[in-house]
Parts: sequence; C-alpha cells; structure tokens
Amino acid sequence: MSRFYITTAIDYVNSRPHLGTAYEKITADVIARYKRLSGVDTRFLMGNDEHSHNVYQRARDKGLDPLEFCDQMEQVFRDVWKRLDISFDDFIRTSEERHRRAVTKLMQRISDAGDLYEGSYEGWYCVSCEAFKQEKDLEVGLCPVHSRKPEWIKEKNHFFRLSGYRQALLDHYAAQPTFLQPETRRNEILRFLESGPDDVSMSRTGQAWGIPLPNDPDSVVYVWADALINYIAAVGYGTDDDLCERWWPADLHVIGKDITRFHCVIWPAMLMSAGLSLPRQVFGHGWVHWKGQKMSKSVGTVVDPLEAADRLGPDPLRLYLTKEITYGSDGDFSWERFENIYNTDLANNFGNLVSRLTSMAHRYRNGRLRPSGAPGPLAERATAIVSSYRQAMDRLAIHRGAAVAFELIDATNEYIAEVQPWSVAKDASRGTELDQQLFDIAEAVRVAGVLLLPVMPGSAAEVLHRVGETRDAQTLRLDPDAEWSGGERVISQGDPLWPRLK
RNA sequence: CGCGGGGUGGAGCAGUCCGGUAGCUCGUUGGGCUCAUAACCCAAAGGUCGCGGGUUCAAAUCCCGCCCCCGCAACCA
Repeated sequence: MSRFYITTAIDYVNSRPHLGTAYEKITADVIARYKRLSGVDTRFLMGNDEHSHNVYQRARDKGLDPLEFCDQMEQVFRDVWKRLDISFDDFIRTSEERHRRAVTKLMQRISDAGDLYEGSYEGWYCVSCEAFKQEKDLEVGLCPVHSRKPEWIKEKNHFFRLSGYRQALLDHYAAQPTFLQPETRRNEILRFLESGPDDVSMSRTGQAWGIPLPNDPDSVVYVWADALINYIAAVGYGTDDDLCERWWPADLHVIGKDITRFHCVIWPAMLMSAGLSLPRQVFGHGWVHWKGQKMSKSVGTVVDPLEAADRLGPDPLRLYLTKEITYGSDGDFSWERFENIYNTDLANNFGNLVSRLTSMAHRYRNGRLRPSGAPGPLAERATAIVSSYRQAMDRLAIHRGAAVAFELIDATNEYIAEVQPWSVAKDASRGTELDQQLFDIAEAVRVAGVLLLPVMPGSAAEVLHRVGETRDAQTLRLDPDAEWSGGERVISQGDPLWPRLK
C-alpha cells in the first residue's frame, strides 16, 4: 500500500492559534483526509515549537517554568484542533526527548560533514527586544520598538555552510519541478538561489532554553534549525530506525508563504549535508486576510477560530476556508461572507436538498428506496464529477475539489426540478419511474457526501447516515464508495442540518 | 530604490503557463414550481478583462512601457 506523510509547520506557543493558524491545519487536514479516503496509508503530523526565546520570556513573565507554560499551551492548541476536527496522527513538541535526540544526531551529521564552522555574529542588539536589529531597521540609530540605543554585540556562532549547496539546490529544483508549489513561490526561491545565499547562523549562546549543540554545550541550536528537524524527529530519526525507514522522506510539508526560505533552501540543504532524503513536496499557502487587510493583533483584526466554529459550526468554517480561497493564494474572511456561504451552500443547497430527498422518500415510499431499472442522467454526471474531483485534489487544488463536489449537489437540485417527482407520484401508473428517480437522487446525495468527507467530516457523515449508509464513515474509500451503486436504501429524516440564518 | 503579489460586469473570484465565442458565486429584474430550511428551477440585464503601444488572421492570455493597490519592523500563518 502506498503511504503519505504530511506535516504542517509547528506553532510558536507564545500566543493562542488564530484563524490563519487554523487555516493551515484545516487545509492540511483536508488533504490528509482525502489521502485516507483514497486508500493511502497516511500519517499527519502537527506540533508545537517551544524553544523560542519569546516563549522562555512569556513563561517567566507568568512566573512559570518554561516547560510548565508549554504544557499549558499544548492543551490550548489541542483544544482548538479538536474543536476543528483536525485528524492529526501525531503531535510533536520540540521539548520532547525524541526531538532532542533527532536534533543532536542531525547536527552531529552536519558537523561531521564539515558543514558547520565557528564564526562570530555581530550587529546591533536591542536589550529590550533581546534581538539583533538590521542597520536599515533602526530609526535614527534607535530601536524602532523601544526607542533606545542598541548595543553593538559580537557573539560566537556556529555557521552552516549553506552557500556550498547553492548548485545542488538549483539542480534539485530543475529535476523536481513540483518540489515547491504553487509556482509563484518556486519562482521567488529560484531567484533567491540564483542570487547566491549566504551561510546562516545555526546557534545561539547564553540561552538555557534549547538544545545544546553536540560539540559545544555552551551554544544551543538556533530555534529555526531546531524547529525544522521536528519533521524527521517525529518519525523516529535517531530513536526508531524502522519507523524512520517507513515514513521518511515526508511527502508534503504544508507551510505559510513567509517561511518558504527555511523549508525550501535551508532545510533541504541541511538534509543533503546529513545525507538524508529530501521531502517530496512543499506547499506554501497564502494568508487569510480580514476584509482585505492582513490580520493583526494590535489592530484587533485577528479572528479566533473557536469563535468562528461556535457561531456556525466547525464544518461551515472548514468549507469556507477550503472552497472560497484558491489554495496557494491569499484569501479574505469576514463574518458577512461566512454567513453568506453558510446560507447559500449549506442551508439553501446541500441541506435543503437532503430535506427534499428525505421528505419525498418518506412521503412516497415510506423511507425505503431501491432502483427499478437503469440509472438516470445523474449517474453519468456523478461519475464525471468524481473524476474531476480526484484530479483537482491530486494536484492540491482543494478549492476546486470542494467546488466540484457542490456541482453534484446543484445538478441534483436541477434534476429534481426537471423530473418533478411530486407530479410523477400523483400518477399510480408511473411508480417504477418514481422509484428510479428517488433512488438516483439519494445516490447522488450519497456520492456528494463521500466527496465532502475530507472537507466536512462530521456533517458529511451525518448526510451519509441519512441516505442509508450504515458503515462508519472512516472506513469508506473513494474506490469503490464514490461509485454509483444499487441496493436498498433506508432513508432517515432529521432536523435541518444547517438552519437558514435570519 | 529593490523584491513579491494583485488590478476581469454592483460585490467576491476563476480563467492568463499551452492566444481563438469572457466564466462562476452572491446581488438585481422577470417567470416557473410546491417535494423542500420563504428554500429550488428557468431566463434576462449588467464587463473598452488598469492605461498606452507592439506581435498576430486573432490577445484578458505573448512582448515593451506606464499608472494604481497590497505585503516585505514588530505581535503574526
């Protein structure tokens, strides 16, 4: 059986997840669930990034031990992911022992390869920020955040010989045109590589909260290098060779567009240096904006995913973020649009269709449907739609996949208007005809439900239940369960799945 | 300055790589239906595809120039 290892960026724990964080997890979850639905053995990794100095600072401000603080934040994150129905298989924290061992081993390998050398980093350092500042970022020589004069500091650092991998990386991009998606991100990185990247610092000194460098206990591994290694640490690098053999390299890293350089230049170079395989693909998604503007904490335009889920439910939110935003581009969120898509796609179209079907099935056939002859035109339509759905999803066009599934819902509503089952029902001599029509409608709804399982896992399963699916939704597979089939269906009625707003 | 993204009917977007009747959702207007969550179906109106030039039998799509908007300090995906 083929396998698929998918990851998302691990999250800084110094603040709770916002809608953008949730967007990344939801879209990765849609992909992971699609792979499982396709019968692929899937491993979906998420986690938290805990070794940042900010985290250390936050913990101290709260009078907590860093690890205690991270334990609390883990629960905060897990609660959100649970509410949004994110189906990760593993959750890694960079403070875990398995991570420490992987980082130690990988840094040792890089060092053994001769790609780590000692140098010094110097620059303007703002004590208040506890960070280096670029000359160009200073305002009349002062830190723009604290308006104080930074100090010129020289610090011992271990540098990674990134510049030595320029050609190897360019070759890799030439050989693997789909390594980085979408295309615009790839162009950015290619341009950056062509300009010749400098070596990068891989360590910090004077910090206790981090993983010591193998050959210099006074230095800790720089948080960014540390963080990247989680992907391979989680499949047992340095701790479980069999697991690592089975799952590495990752098939897909889902990340935000701001961190493509780390994932598409530094990370592959680190792996090359250590003699390890490179991930097969990286996807850099866009931002979710708030009414056209970047979400910002200070401006107060950050949307809490829990609030969104509480307003209309997790599945409507998942549908919005999947279907309304071209995957790879920036998108826009507003409560108005959220309510709009809820009413249009869910209340008026999908939900109402389920009501129409279940009501007619009970009124005319006591809730039991079975085909009486050859399938009608919906069958052919469904087959074509399943095919384009798969094509879209396979190329990670998840917005298309979701839209295509809704085309089947539209086609079914159109079909009902065309054949008018309520008229057919008035003519006793047309009973056979009605049998087939009602069955076809139920079957189309069932297929749509299967296609929407990755996007709206909870409510799609409920729809499937109502059209007579008795098996656990998690056991269903596109092949054969998205195919048009026969047999008796016991239709059950229920409350509206998505009551219309207003 | 530079880098990147974008400018398509009232709103939000797809299409641009591989030129050939301009498409989708919402909204508006008119009609139909009554199984259904005042939902559903059909039809219509509405666009110089940012501007100018070029290539071509033909350009939203390719080439050149220009204008406008957004992101590239921090919290932050």
